[in-house]
Amino acid sequence: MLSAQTSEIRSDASLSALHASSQEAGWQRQGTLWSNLKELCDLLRIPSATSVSDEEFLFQHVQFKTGQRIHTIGQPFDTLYIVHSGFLKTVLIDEFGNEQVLSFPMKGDLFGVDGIHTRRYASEAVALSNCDLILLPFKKFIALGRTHAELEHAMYSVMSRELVREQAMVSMLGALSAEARVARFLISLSERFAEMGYSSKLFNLRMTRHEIGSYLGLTLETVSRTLSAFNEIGLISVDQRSIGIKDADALRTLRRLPPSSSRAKQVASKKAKKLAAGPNPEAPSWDTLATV
Amino acid sequence: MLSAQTSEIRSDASLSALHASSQEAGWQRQGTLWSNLKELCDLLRIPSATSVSDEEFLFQHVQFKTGQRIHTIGQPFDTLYIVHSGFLKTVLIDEFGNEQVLSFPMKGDLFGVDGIHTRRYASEAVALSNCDLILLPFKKFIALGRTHAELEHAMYSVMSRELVREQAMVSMLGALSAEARVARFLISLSERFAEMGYSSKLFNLRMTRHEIGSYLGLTLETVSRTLSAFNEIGLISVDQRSIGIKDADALRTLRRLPPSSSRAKQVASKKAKKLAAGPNPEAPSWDTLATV
DNA sequence: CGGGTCTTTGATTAGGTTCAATAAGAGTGG
DNA sequence: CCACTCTTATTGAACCTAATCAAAGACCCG
Repeated sequence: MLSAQTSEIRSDASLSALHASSQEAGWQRQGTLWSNLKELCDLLRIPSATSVSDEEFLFQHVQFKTGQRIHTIGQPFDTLYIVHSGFLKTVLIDEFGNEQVLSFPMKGDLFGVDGIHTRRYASEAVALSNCDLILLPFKKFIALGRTHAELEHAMYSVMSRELVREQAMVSMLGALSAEARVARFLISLSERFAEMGYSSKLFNLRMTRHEIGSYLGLTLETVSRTLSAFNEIGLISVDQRSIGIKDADALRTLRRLPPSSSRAKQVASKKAKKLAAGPNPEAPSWDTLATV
Repeated sequence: MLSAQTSEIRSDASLSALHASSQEAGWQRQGTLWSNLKELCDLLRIPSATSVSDEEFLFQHVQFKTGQRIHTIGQPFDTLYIVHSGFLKTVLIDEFGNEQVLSFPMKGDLFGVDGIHTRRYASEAVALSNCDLILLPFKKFIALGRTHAELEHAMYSVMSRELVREQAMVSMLGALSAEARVARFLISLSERFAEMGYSSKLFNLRMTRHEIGSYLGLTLETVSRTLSAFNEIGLISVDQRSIGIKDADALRTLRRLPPSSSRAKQVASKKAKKLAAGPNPEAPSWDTLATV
C-alpha cells in the first residue's frame, strides 16, 4: 500500500554526475549517497516523527564541485535541495547581468523553494565549495506529506522560517548602517558555524568581499574597509578570508562606529607606537547606544 | 466522515467584534460574513479545484477598522489571514521601538505566515483602512489540505510567491537608487490596483510618507522630495495622498534621475513661464540607460 | 613565473540623511 | 462654524555616509 511513494524514487533528469543505477533495495551505497527520512529531519532541525516507518524512503545525494551551478534562473523546477555539507550562494541576476546575492546556504539549509510558485527557479544556486546535497523531488515530497503529517507541517515550518529570515534581511537593509550590517553578518556566520560544530571564534569566509557586499547591499570596498576598521579597534582579527571573532558582544550590539574623527585619533595613537597605553577611555561605550 | 473539518470552525479567541453564533447550517449570513473554498481560491489567484465539494467548508470573515491591530509580535499564532477588502501594513518593531514596514497587504494577499515556524507571529499587522479579512485557522487549513491535495499545493505556491516577493524586495533595497525604489513602488501599486479592478492611473495612497520610506529603506523626506521631482518632470502628478501616473513606462525603467544640474535647468525653464513650449526634447532618453 | 582574481587603502564625490521651519489637512470641542 | 491641536507633507541647507575612481599589494593556479 506504500507503492505510490517508493515508485517516486527516480533520478532528476536535469542533473549531471548521477549514477542512476540502484533504486531497488536502496541501502546506503558507496559512502553517503542516500539518506533516510530521519537523517533528513535532523538536518533540517525539525522534530523527526516517531511514527515514521523509515528505511523505505531514501533520498539521493549529489555532489557538486566548487563553482558548479546547481540550478539556474528559469530552469524548470522539480526538486528542492538540502545542504548536507559545503557552502553555496543563491543569486538573482538583474537586467544588466549584475549578481544580487540572496543567501549563503550551508549545512541544514533548504533551497530551491522559490521555484514552487512559477514552476521555474527564480534564482540561481552556485557551489562556493565542494558540496554534498540531498535531493528532495517536490512531487515525492508532496506524496510523502500525504502519509506523514509531521513532515508536511515541518515543510510549512521551514518555509515560514525562510520567510522570517528574509524579513529580517529586509529590515536590516532598510535600517542599519554599513558597520552594523557587516557586524551582524559576522555574528550570524559565527552562530551558524557553532551550530555546525565548528569554531564560532575562528573561521574562514567562503565568499568574496564582492559577494558579501552584494548580500549586504554594500560595495566590496566598504566591506573591506569595515572589516579593517573592526580589526583596528580589536573587535575581530582579519587576514584575507580568515576571521577571528574577538568581541562578539560588541559586534552583536553595534549600531554605528565612533565618529571618524575619534577613529582617526585611535589610528593615529596606534601609529604613534601606542604611547601611554590608553588615551581613549570611552572605547566600550559607543557600541550599544549611538544614533537612533 | 467530514466532521473533523466542520467542527474546526470556531471563532478565534483573540479577535474582537465577532458574532460567534452560527456554525450549524453555515450559509452566507448577514452580508459577506462567510466565504466558501472557491471564493477563497479565486481571491488568492490560485486554480480552484474542480473536485471540491464546497459549501461545507466555510470561512469566517472579520472586520477591522482603520488603525486596529490584527495581531501583534509574539502573540500565539493560530490563524492565517486573507484580505478580502481594505489595506493593511505589516511591521517589525526593532529594539528601540522603531517600525520597519515589511509589506502592504491588500485584496487577495495572505499574511500571518511568519507565525508558522515559531508558533508566534513574528510581525505586527495593522489596518490602514477599514478591512474585511477572511480567517483561515491554520489547523483547519492543515486538515483541509489532507483531503484536498490542490489546496495544499496552492498553499506551498502562495508561500513560495511570498518568498519570491521578499527576494525582489531584498534585491531592490540592495541595489537601487532612491528614485528607482519610489518609481517601482508606484508601478507595483498601480499594477495591484489594476488587478483589483481600480484605476491604474489615478489612485490614493493609503499610507504615509513615513511608512513608504520605511518600506523602501528611505526617509520620509526623500520620499516626498522624490515624488515632487517626479511631479516636476511630468512622470506623475501628486497632491498629498492622491497620485496620478502620467508616464508608467518611464517609471518602470527608471534607474536614476538626470543629474541635478540638468534637473535644475528643467525647473528653471519651467519657472521661466514655459517659454517656447518645449525646450527639453531629451526627456525620455535618460531613464532607461544611466549608471550601472 | 606570470596572468588573473581578490583585497586593501586613499582621494574624491554625490546621494541621502538630518535638522529645521513652514504649510496643509483632519479632527475635536466650544 | 471657527479656533485649536495634532498629524502629515513639503522644502531648504548643512552634513555625512557610503559609492566611485584609482592604484598597489596579496594570493592562487596553471
